[in-house]
Amino acid sequence: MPTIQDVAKKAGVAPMTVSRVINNSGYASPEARQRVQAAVAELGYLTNTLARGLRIKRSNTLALVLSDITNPFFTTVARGVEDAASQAGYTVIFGNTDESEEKESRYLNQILQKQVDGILLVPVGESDRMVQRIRSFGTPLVVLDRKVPGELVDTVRCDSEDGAYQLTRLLLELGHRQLALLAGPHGVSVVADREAGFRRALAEFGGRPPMVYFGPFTQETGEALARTALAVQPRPTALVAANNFLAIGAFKALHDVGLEVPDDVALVGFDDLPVGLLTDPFLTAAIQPAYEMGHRAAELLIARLSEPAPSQPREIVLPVQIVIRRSSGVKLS
Amino acid sequence: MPTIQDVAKKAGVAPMTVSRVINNSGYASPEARQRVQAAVAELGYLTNTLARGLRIKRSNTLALVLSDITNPFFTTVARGVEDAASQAGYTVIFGNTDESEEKESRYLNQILQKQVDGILLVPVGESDRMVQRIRSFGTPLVVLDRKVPGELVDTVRCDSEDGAYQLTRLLLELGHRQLALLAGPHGVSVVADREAGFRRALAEFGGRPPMVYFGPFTQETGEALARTALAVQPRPTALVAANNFLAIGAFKALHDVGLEVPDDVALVGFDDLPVGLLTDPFLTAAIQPAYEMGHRAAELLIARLSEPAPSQPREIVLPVQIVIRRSSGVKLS
DNA sequence: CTGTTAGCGCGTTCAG
DNA sequence: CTGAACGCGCTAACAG
Repeated sequence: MPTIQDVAKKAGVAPMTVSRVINNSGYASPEARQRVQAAVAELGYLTNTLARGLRIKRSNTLALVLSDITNPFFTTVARGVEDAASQAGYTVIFGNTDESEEKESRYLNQILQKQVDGILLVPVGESDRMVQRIRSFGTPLVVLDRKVPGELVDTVRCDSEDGAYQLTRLLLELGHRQLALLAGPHGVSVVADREAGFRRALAEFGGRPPMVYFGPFTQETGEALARTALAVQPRPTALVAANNFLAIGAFKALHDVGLEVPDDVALVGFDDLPVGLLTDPFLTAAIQPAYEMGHRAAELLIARLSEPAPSQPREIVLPVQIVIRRSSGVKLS
Repeated sequence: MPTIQDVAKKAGVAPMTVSRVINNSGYASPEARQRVQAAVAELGYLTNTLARGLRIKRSNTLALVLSDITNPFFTTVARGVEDAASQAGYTVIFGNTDESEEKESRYLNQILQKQVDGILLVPVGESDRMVQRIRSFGTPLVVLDRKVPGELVDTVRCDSEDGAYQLTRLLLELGHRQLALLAGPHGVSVVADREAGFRRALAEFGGRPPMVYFGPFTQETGEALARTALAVQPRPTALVAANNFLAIGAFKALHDVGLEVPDDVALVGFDDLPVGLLTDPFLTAAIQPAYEMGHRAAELLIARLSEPAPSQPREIVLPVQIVIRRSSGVKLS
């Protein structure tokens, strides 16, 4: 691989001149420019960004740490991040935590060592340890999707509370009074928010004490929790799933038990499959703008990078969109 | 951010000793070790991998360039890559080409500049220009999912020809004689392979000249191609879609035209939705082992990195699995 | 407009 | 077993 020195030699100028031409910084006579560009082309020279990064202390790299890229929601977030980053000349490295604090911590160390310019993080736990660590290292951070307790930090997330509220309200307005929430894992802020929205709607309508079930965001859990919920007497007439996997598990459980959706039990959920992969959209859901979330977060992070002094942390809360489909039992025209 | 010098000063040793302790290279007296480790912990020191990379000429970074991470197939591939990479201590940067040669080329340049240790590429076009360029730069490369014409290069892909052959054969054995293939875009090797498998099965059974339609791997295209195919007389009794998006588009078209699957027209396809996101698996399909593909490819690449001399290129062809479900019209017990 | 000097943080080399 | 000198490839700061 040719270096800047090789180019300089071939062009008969100093390395510094080559640098100036390449980066369009400072002056260079048209003819020097010519010769440098010719030499660059001839040698197929590419600047070594490791060396440059060491010197200028910027790697033009962002890191994206999320729980599992395989979850369509996060896939779409990742795509949004990548688009925004690449447009601004940044490259992104990604890692999956699988909701494990240990993996999260390993990744973050690796990433800090790589001198990334900024980090996009979907934090695992309730603690702000990692956020503190990143901050002490001085690397700009945007928290994605979740809230971090007691920390003032840039955050981009969706309005989970409102989503759950609207879904629940929809069911209540349809006449349901016995509802159950399949909430997700303890210790994740979106779960707490969705529970809060659920309870708020219920409180407004008075009615029975709410039933709430917790467990990991998996299909198996959805199935198990739904079975548990359906065993209660009087049986719930509607289920709210706080996540797409939980919703699908719940649907399976209902199907297996011989209950029809929505005639016997109504079902609503969060998120969805990627557009275009559904032959027959069925689930009434609060759809989060995943792509926009990733895109906005990356934009915010990139904006931070060129701020001289760190300014006030921002919290961007994106609205969710309630999409009404058959599973809720609403009459569709 | 503390440097190795800060640690050295605090520990009362030379930077070199710190380096030796950190990297477990060379000797260091137990007590020096102690002091260094204490200083490292106290300062929260992390080694600057840019500087190290510049020196040792390795970045411990892999690049993954694919068409669109949003496609569940590639999402899963990416997860396989990431798992293998992270286990071996590598970090991965990714980029989407959207099947555009220009984006592909931009990314690859960016990536080469970053001095990645190796590249995993789902190549866009039929040309081997990019492969040549990467090779001339000396960065190890593994081609994923597709073949590159006339190039000897490490490749990990699935047996598309066989998958299409088996799907087609299944339909023929069910008695179908009027088949159409929704093939995908020209210039992608998997499309050519699937067409070849389709034709091979047809040739074995004699029968009508095959109908083959081309277009991008999108749902809209699937819909349009299916409509075109269904307009032909005599009307095809079975459709083979070379991709999940095409299959879904075809299904929509059939539905809209009022044809039942599989009673009026049978439908088979490639790939699927992620496991766990299907409430009601329906499509008979040739499932590619996406995760394994990514994992194996990354492993192969990593193995190459520690080979002293580049050895014979390998081509790993993974078998596809035919999953028979209702859409084919096979009697299921 | 251009070249020289110096140093980013680290690891290799070679003396102690 | 440990340290000093040097250089990886690049650019900021300063001459000229």
